Amino acid sequence: MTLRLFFDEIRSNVAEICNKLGYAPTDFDITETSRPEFGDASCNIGFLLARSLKKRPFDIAEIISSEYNKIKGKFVLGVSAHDSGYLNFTANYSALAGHIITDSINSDYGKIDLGKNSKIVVEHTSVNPNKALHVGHVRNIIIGDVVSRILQKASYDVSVLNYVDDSGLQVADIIVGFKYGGYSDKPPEGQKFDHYCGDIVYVNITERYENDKSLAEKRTLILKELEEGKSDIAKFGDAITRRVLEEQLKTCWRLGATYDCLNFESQIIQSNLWNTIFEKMKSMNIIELEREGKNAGCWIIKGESEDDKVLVRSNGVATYIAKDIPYAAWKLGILDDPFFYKQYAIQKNNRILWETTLDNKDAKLKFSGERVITVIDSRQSRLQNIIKKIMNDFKSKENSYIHLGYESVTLSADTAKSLNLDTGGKSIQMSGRKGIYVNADYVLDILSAKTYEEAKKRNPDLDEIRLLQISEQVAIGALRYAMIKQDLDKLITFDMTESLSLEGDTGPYIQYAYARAMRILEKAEIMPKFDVVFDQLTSHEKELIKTIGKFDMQIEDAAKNLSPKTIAKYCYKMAVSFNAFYEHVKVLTAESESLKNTRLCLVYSFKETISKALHLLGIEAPDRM
RNA sequence: GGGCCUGUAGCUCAGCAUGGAUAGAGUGCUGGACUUCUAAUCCAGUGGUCAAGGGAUCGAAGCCCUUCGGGCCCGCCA
Repeated sequence: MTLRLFFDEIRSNVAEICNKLGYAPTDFDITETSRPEFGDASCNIGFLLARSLKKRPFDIAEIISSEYNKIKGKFVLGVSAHDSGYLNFTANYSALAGHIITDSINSDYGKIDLGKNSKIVVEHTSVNPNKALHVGHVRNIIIGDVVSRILQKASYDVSVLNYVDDSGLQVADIIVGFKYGGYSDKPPEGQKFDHYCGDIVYVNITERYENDKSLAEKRTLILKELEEGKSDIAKFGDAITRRVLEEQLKTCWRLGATYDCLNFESQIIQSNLWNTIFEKMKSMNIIELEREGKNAGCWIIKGESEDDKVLVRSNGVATYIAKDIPYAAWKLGILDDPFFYKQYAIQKNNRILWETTLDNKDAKLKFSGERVITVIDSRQSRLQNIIKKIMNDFKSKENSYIHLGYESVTLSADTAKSLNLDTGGKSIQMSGRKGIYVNADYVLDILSAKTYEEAKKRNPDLDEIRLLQISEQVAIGALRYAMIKQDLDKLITFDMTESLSLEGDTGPYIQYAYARAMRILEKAEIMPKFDVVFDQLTSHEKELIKTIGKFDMQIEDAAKNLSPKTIAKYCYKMAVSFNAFYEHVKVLTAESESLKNTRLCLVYSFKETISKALHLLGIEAPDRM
């Protein structure tokens, strides 16, 4: 068990005392203290009862404190009332530490049973397969990946989906480029195909539409063929998007993200799910046929506080948002599944990646869930809200469809300048179409190169392969952490120079703490013995134990609130606690063998826990760096 | 015009859901600590009318209202 033991014990004892004293039951909190001099936990019961008992919070705290001192309990060392009105508790670390330390070395330490093994779907990435991933996409991938890891740890049965919009306008653009724009479908030597499609073909063909109307007309025709899916153009489009997708996935995998299934939009269109959904919406009166006004003849969904939204045009053709509805319904398992599944790849972590097919010789599997989380940036909020409303009607349940939105990533003025854009000192929105972006692979390469130099300087004895491995891990740690540490509703202004910083509140800082711990364990040359009594602990050791003991509570918080940042903050807190311990408490040169063993237990427990926490962030920590 | 988000230290951000103790980090700047388990570290100092105003409360950075600043979205495009 964990620090929960301590909190739970206090909670039940305080409740019991209140009951004994005849106080009305209250919803009091047991929280961590705001400062160490107040002890380890505090209770606000004094404030809550002050009015009804007509007493000062302090007096109430004092009464409870004196009662509490009679029973004490296993994990509480001291209780006291503070002038402010709080009831404060000090933990009995020699009792707690043993539980926390021995538990922390179990492989499922931190696991909680929030999900009770229920099926949940997380969709993320879903980048149009006509370009390479840029840093904006990276935020989406990392948020989705981390959320799915957290949910898994919270005992949800998670399916991760990546939606491939292989029949949209953006794909049509590059097909125009290949078929009518004179671009070869072979990239120049040394350039990844996704980079070539995005950086050269897409950007240039979009620019050429301005002066070449016939080219722009071709695009409409090609879009139609892609949607119909039978022609040679459609087959060519399929081949191209699959080549781009393959390259995009390499970047995703490099970042440490993995998936369960790829869903192709073209197949959703061909499966005719739309008709089923359309009829269902009609019969449930979710949509209506507009008789008059600007939308006359269209099937619309009524806006509550916003304008009505057209789902089917007056010519009978469904709009863009309509394409998303069958997919959303499929994710929730509302429809009979028309798809079959075949293996696309086996990923690094041995997780099989499946893809949808319409070939009934392939396997039947299930990737839908009771709840669905769709990770898309908040510019899509309006459309996502419409889908959410429809899905909740279908399910007749709130919150079965969740749009996990986040603010986008913009480029700093300096970084924009490096792309030859003068923004007048302001940051700028990225745009694939206009070529305003920084590719993810590029950022990783630069970061990795810088880290390589650092690692080599510090570890002259390590060989080339090891150094490359370390620099790749640190580069990914730096980027992932930077994308996850702030709240989802904060805009990230990406600056190339700033992203190279490896100090302070960064991924590498945390990885470094792990490497330090590993070095101590390596040099100790013995496995610590865990059947020891943890007494005479210094404040740094207590702090470290306390932080280790909070892991499962942090996971609960993160899973309930779908807040990946919570785990990032926790990892940072762990590293800070360990670094303070490292600087102030000697392990290998401890005064006695038993003290050395006790401290080794702590170091071991730390490295076990931080690696599990970092794993939730998808960050690997090197043994040396 | 309507909708969503946001405003806390020079800069980047925690804290806000669930109000309560002297508002915290990182970075920057100033100084200090490597013959020591890796200084990608640690320690100290510096730095705040919590955008502004009002309200409810014993008590507000947090809740309610108003105003102001910033970002994004609002097509029978995708």
